[in-house]
Amino acid sequence: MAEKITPREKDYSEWYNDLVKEAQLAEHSAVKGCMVIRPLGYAIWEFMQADLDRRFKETGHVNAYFPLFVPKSFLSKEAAHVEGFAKECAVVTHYRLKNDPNGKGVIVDPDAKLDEELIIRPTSETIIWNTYRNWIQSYRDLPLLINQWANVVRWEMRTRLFLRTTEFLWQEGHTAHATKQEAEEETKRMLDVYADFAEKVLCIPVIKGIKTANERFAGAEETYCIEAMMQDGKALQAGTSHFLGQNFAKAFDVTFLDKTGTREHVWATSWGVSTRLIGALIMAHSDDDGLILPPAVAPTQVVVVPIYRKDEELEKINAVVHDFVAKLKGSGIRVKYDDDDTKKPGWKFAEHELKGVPLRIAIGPRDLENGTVEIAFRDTKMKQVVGIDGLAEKIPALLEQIQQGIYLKALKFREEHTFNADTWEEFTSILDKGGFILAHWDGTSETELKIKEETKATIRCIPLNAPNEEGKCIYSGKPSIRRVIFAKAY
RNA sequence: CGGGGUGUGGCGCAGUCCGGUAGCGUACUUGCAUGGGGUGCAAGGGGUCGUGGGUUCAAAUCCCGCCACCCCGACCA
Repeated sequence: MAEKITPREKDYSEWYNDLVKEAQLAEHSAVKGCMVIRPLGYAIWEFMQADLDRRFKETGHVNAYFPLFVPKSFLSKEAAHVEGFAKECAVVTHYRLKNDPNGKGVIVDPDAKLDEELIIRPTSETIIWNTYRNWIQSYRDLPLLINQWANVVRWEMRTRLFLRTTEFLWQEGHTAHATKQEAEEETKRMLDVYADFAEKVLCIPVIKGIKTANERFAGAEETYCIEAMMQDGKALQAGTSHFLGQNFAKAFDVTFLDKTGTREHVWATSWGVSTRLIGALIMAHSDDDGLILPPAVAPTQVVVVPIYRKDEELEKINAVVHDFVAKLKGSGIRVKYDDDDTKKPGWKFAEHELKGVPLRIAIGPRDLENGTVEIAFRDTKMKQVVGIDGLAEKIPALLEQIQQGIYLKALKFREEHTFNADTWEEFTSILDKGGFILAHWDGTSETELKIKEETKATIRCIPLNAPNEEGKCIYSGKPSIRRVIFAKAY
């Protein structure tokens, strides 16, 4: 049917590229590594934003906006931070163009060189902490709980639509606290917000955990993350929440007087999710016919397709459908009546499947006679003919059922592709098949790096819920107290 | 940065080896038929062949340079 999309079995990577393009989620732009997010892709992002924004506000945060540019000197104030980001920064050196004296368009005006270069933010810790210095004087100014919706630029060598683009959209929360404990609680609170959002809204089961030192955010003392499994068994980091300690407070001299009049450095967190989540959504659920969207983020949740030959038939269908659609809209459902006369029903069926509309309802002359409609579920491909009486009232429950079903399917997939490995042979043979591997690790960066070199697998996280268990490192044989999750990752 | 590939109507491609008036599919426009899984027939519009130079009577095609993008790898919250 959707022969435009390479089947997953044949080439998972090609399938993903084809799907993003054919479903019109995004496309490559004229700028290398940067994508154009098309209306369908952007609408999904808007639903994600709306839900996350509500959750941020419910947990006491407010939004603000900081500059796109960061003075170069700011970036180097925190040693680990600059080390981590320096290699992928876009730099603004001039502020003016002029006509080429040779008549070939415009050139950079050499007289317009900036005294200090500006970095296009790869993340905003530095500019934000420089600002916080002036906002924080007293313990009464804390906690400071701010989120920013923004774009950032990281000059990656290799890009993939949504998963890793040079410019991407995200939110970054930056909070300041009076105590270490409070900042640690905030870090975990936001991790929980992300995990709940991923599972309830995106239907993507995630594992909450802590990153190893190798994978830690540049400038963080501890990085918490949620890790998701894609349909090819590879891991995708879906969100991170960092406990930054006093690193940025010290780098930017952000201090406050506590109740006893003692000057202290404040404690920090930062946390973020990005348009990468759209990639996660696609790779977690979709199939060879196209996108499969959880109803919670589907721009169109229900589409109604009329089937008719003559105008009189269409009029009769219209009468029935208008009533039905009005009821759905009344209960807040995003429904579209696709009565476009220039497309055939078969074309529409394929199109709406490609675009991931969760529920499709077809109604034709046969249905008018019988008082029925055909209802088709995008996620399971199930179709059935049901009576139209009372159907509108049942739709919210059906959508909820789809939402649940998509989550459970993804959860089942993850469970079926998660294995314990106790020997190196087991470990490598499971890796070939793909999936998460729970294995013992001796806790050293050397071992982790060697495993990565030999197998390309990395430690995705040390799960928060990992039970204590005596064991021996899969690689070095040294003692270990719990299993960690290994996988190949995006 | 290494390896591979591609630049030709909106999109996808053929044509390049072997130089000779730019073609196919799709999309678009119009008409008629059709309509329960990407509809059929007919007509029509649309292209500086990535770019700069060279060879030639003649270049999408041959030669040299440049640019861009994609894929694989190294790299990467």
